Formats: sequence, C-alpha cells, structure tokens
Amino acid sequence: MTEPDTRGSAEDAAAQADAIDRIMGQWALECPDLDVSALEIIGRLSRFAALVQARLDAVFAEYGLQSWEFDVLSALRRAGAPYELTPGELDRALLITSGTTTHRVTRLEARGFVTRRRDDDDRRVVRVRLTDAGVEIQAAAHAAHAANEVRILSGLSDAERSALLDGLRAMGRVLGDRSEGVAAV
Amino acid sequence: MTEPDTRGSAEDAAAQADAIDRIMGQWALECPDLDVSALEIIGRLSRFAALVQARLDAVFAEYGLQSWEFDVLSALRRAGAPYELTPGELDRALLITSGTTTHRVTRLEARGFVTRRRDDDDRRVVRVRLTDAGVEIQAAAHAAHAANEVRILSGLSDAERSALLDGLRAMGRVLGDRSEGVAAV
DNA sequence: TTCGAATATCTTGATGTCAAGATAGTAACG
DNA sequence: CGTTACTATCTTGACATCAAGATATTCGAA
Repeated sequence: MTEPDTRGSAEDAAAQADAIDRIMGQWALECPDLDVSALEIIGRLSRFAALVQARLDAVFAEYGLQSWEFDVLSALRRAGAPYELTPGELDRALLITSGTTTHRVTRLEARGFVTRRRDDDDRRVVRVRLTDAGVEIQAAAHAAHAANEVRILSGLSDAERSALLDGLRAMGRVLGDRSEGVAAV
Repeated sequence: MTEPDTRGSAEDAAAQADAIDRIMGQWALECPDLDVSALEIIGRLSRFAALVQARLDAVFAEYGLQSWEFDVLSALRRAGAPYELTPGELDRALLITSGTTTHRVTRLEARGFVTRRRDDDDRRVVRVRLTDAGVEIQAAAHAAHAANEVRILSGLSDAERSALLDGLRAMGRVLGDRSEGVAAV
C-alpha cells in the first residue's frame, strides 16, 4: 500500500463516531485514569487540519502548484501592489524559517512567478515581487481554491459553522495569534 | 533570523484581531469580489493546528521524543496488550504512507522502544510491538502531554470549549473521518 | 571615525516524508 | 498443481523543512 487511507469505510448510522472518538474509547479502556478530555479538541484540530490540507492540495495540483507555492504567491498578492515583501516578512507571515523561505523563493523565481532584487536603501534587504505570470496563476488558483473551501464546508449547518468559528476565534485568543507580521494594509 | 516568529506582539485591547482577521482584511481590500468566507474557518483550522503542534513538540522534547515517535508509541499503547500493530495498521491510524511507517519503525526499533517480528500465519505480515522501555517512555510522556493539552485549552470558557467541540464534530462528519483503521477495542 | 552589536539573508547538513516501484508471500481459479 | 491476481512490507530517489551557523550590511556608542 502506498497512500494513506483517508476515506471513510461504512456509511453507518446517524451519530457516527469519528477516528478521535475511537481513540478516546481506546484510552478509556486502557488507561481509565488518564485525562484525555483535551484530546477531544486538540486531536480533532490537528487531524482535521491534515484531512483538509489533502483536499486543498488536490485543487492546487490542478494548477500545477504545491500548496507552499500557493501560500507564498498569496502572501505577496494580498500585500497589495506592487505585490512585494521581504523574505523576513514571508517568514513571519507563513510561520516558516528563513532557510525555507530562501528555498521557496528560489524555486518560484526559477518558475518565473517572482523576482528578487536588493533594496537600494538597505542592502541587507531583498524585495521579492510577484511577476505578471505570478499574479495570473495566483488569481486562477485562488478562485478555484476559494470555491473548494466553500464546498468543503457546505455540509455544515449555519449553527455548526458559527459554533466552529466562535470556538476557533477563542483558540486564536488563547494561542496569542496576534496579527503582526506581514506589511500593513 | 532562524526561527519563525510565533509569539504575539502587543497585548492589545479586548476584541483583538488575529492573523486570519488581518489576512481577510487584506483580501477584502485587494479582491473585494473574492469569496473568502470559508477562509475564516479553514485558515484558522490549519494555522492553529500548526501553532498547537509547536507547543506539543516542546513537551515531547523534554522526554527526548519527536512527536512522530510519540504518535507511533501511542498508537501501539492504546491498541491494548500486547501493544502490537502491523505497519499497515499504523499507516491507517497515523495517516502516513507505508514508506514513512517503515522508516519510523526502524528508528524506534533502533532506540529499543519497539520490536519487529514476522507473523507466522501470514509471513507477509509484520508485528510491531512496544517493548517495556517503550511502554514506560510512552506513559511518562503521555502524562505530561495530556497536562499540556489541558493547559493549552485552559484559557477557554466552558461555552467556547463546547462550541469548538460541536463545530469540530460537525467537521469530522463533513470530512468523513469514520473510525475504521486501527484494531478494534 | 571606529568597532562591536544587531539585523537580513543565505548556506550547509541532517532528517522526515512521499510517490513509485520492488520484493515476497497468499489466495483463487482453472 | 500452476499461473495469475492480490496483499503487505520495504526500497529508492527526490524534496521540503529545519537548526545552526556564515556572510554582508547597518546602527550605535565611545
């Protein structure tokens, strides 16, 4: 077997258990004294993030993009004209290390989606800028990507959606995910 | 700069915006016609999963473990005595490919936390089993890990917690994350 | 001005992961 | 039996990522 098995197997009854319910059930049997209450939330958070990512990747692939490529192009695009950021700003926006940014930018430069140039005022600084081709492919992929995200969430009721959103906002507060980083509006 | 910057910067007022709010604000300015409603949820899901993972990693490191090591040890532990699964079962439980499982098991075997042996009834099958040392380190790390998860969520009110949980359960349903995989109870 | 500290980016080496395919064992069907 | 399909695991090669450190530039204080 080559790929991980992410599909559901049986179309079972209404209140079906998901993988985390099963895992919690196993712990309850094996280690009844262990506090697994937080697993219910954190386990789902990371598992579902992985499952969602797989679905997003499928759409990016239709445009010949890796999701990390799309992430960089989008960060540049939403920075506004002239669609330019420094590597350091990309580090912070994308939660990646500086070495990773160097590598990503080099690859995107080779594909013709971004350019690099030294800043004249501070020659330590590099300016990474989206090319026209970069703007184009980002726009095309983004439209499909947004539709894909909407499709993924289309199975949620309004109440579920807003519960999820409220809960996630609270998580953002707890995690201290303040919005510094990337160039202001 | 070597590490990504994940801390919040300013201890600002009550209804503070997080990084996703900022990103949505940028899109609203740059592409007002683009539907970014789903980004609010999916963006947070994946961003927060990454932020949480970084906090979990810190605790695993105190026990000399990578999180992928802990993941394997835990999957074996919760399978119940004799703490044994096949590589294929690990693939499915951990959402990884078979090559990755081979590599993980080899490393854990070298550290003395698991053993490998061929199944006698079906010699294609391998049995990966936790050693005593494996059981011990998993138990120690798991106690600290569970406490860490509880700590991370301690900033949530009961209402926020249950909203988040309800929302995530709905996501599990939407994503079809049925619990097959790993050996039954 | 000069020199040390700080900053921004890039380089290096190691590593975890995947996709694709190789190997070996089992099952099914004549 | 024997051949073919299937299954389980492992191997290989490519690659994204990270941590640590190297390089180049700017800033600040004596």
